[in-house]
Amino acid sequence: MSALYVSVSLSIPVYKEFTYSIPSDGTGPVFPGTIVEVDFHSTIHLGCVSGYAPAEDKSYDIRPLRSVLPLPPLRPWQLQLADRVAWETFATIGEARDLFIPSYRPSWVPWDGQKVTFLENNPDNRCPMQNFLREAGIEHSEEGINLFLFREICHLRKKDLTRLVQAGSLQVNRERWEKPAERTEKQEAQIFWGEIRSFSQSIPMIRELLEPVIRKREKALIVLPGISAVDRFSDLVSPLFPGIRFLRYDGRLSSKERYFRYRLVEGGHYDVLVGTRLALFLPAENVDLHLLFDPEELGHFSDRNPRYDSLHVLFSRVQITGGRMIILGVTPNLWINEKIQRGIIHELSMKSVLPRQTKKMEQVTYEQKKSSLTLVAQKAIGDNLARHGRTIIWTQKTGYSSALGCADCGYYYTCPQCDVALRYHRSERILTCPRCGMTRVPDDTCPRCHGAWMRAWGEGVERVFQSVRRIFPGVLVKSMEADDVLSRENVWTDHCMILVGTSAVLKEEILEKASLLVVNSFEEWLMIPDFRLREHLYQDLHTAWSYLGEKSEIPSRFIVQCRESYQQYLGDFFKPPAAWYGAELKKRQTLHYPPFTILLQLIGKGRNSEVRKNVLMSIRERLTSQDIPVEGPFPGTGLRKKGVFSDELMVRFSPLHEERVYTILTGIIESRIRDGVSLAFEVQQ
DNA sequence: AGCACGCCGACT
DNA sequence: GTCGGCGTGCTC
Repeated sequence: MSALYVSVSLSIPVYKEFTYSIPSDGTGPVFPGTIVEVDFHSTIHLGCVSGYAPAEDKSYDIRPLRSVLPLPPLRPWQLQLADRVAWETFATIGEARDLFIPSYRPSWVPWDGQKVTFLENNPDNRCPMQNFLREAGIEHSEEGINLFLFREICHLRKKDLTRLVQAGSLQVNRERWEKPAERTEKQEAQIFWGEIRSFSQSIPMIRELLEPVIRKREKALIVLPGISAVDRFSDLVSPLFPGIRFLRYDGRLSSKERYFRYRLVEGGHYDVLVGTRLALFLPAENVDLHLLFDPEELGHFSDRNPRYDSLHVLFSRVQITGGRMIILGVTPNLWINEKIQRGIIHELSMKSVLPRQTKKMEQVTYEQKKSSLTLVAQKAIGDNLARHGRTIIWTQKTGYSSALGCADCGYYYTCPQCDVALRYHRSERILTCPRCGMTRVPDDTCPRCHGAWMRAWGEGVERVFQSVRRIFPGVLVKSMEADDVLSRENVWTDHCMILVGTSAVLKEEILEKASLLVVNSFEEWLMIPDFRLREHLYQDLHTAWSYLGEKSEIPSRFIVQCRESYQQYLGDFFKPPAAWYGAELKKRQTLHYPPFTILLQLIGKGRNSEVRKNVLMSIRERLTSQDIPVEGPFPGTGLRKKGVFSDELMVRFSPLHEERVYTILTGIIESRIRDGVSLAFEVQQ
């Protein structure tokens, strides 16, 4: 029965597992999911056991496991979920499993891995500790509680513990993990979409959702897009449920505190788990309600290693574990809508759902733009100012204008690497490439015809900002470009009345206090060559529409400035989600775009372009021979290029073939670093 | 990813 | 003479 060898996954960018032997001196039971410490290339790594391995391959010396850690082993649902995360993100299995493994300090080992139970005979010593436990919301049970947890809660020192054990008040036993039994019955997953208008207004809805869960003494997991949302949630929701154990989990916790809460979750000592995307990987079993807020927020997307996002992970998770999942947001995205249309996601019906809004969109069209703001918009801003209302002007581009060109010959600056027009920033008098970030100083005269007059084309935030200041002298106008966390909270302080900005201004905190939104040049959005653009624009418009004026006394207005010839497209964007997405999905289907096809960009980075192309071409050849269609590489087409030292392939496949493509592709590349070329994946689904 | 091994330039 | 730069390759 006792196998000698196990294969272990490690969190390294190599698509392979490594074989280790089980030491003969009995380390404790080892089975799939067990967390082990291994020697690897002269360093120590944490790994996760995948299973027993045959030992016939002796082409290298197999090293023994260094130790079996006293961590709870990953459960089958976690291993399964890790696989799906890996398939979706093209990370290695080890990297995906690493999300579930807490960072662990060897100094915890002497305390960990043991269980404490009270003995009957010495009641005196029990009282203070039982008070501590009661305060922490832990009931004493027959099985005992983890010693690491116990020590942290009761502030025990080693000396005190030995004394208590010797006095016979406590009993300490080894924590034993058993190989989990195969699950037979599978619980059904139910997934819902619910529309909210703003976070603070969704509180009655959250209350209605949580109440029955808490009454049934079931557990809830709430995933929010960032730490500020976690704090807001805690402030507003936990007072509604006194006596209920809310457990916060996010990146601000120290590693010890994280492990402490990991153990609390593992022992089931909580009612409502509230956290950022990191909380998705905690060992929370038997969760009845999974709640996810604002799926489009950036905080849900991981920017490194397994580049997962909360929505997909939670979706996969409930399909494995079962339970209810509720997605709450302002506007459903295309992915959610497609699932609604297929009946996989249902629309939430509740008592506390808010009635649809009655805001109206006003169109202003023009043939040729003479000024940034049309007369209608100018008048609206003036009226709004008169009523002490705040105005937001939403512009598509950063910088002063989209391009700097010659009025005589029409020459304009482009990026030599990326083939796109450089953006002109007038205050700094520099040109930047919006794609690769390259900067240069413009010439005094046109480089082609030496004409003296350069003209700025299109409108960026900076240009709109200046013309607004000219039109409304004496009014404080601010501009905002990137996601500036500092200014986000206090944008409206110091009597600022007009804000000009890119999509960075479309935040709940900013929009709710304004009463007029002017969308600058609607047609400029339609020029961007990105298949997801229409979806993003639709979402941005509706999110803005929803937040606008929610905390303003004055009735709000929403004005879209649009060139007359593009007006026909405008109306579509103000249709309700079901109608708009229906048409958009048809388009996507005929063009073989997500969600009907998964698009995988395989990006090769390396200094040597010869080697880089060879690596990509050989991958392409081998994929094609397995009937997986590949496009590219794109050496010259500036549009797809990411930088000077990279090329890429585009792979398209059906969502049904996710696992197959993962297996084949990772089998081909083996490691994400080959011959000095590093490979990266970007998945759009 | 780390880390070793290895091959070239600037120093006690 | 050596120390250390990082380019290349491998990890059970």
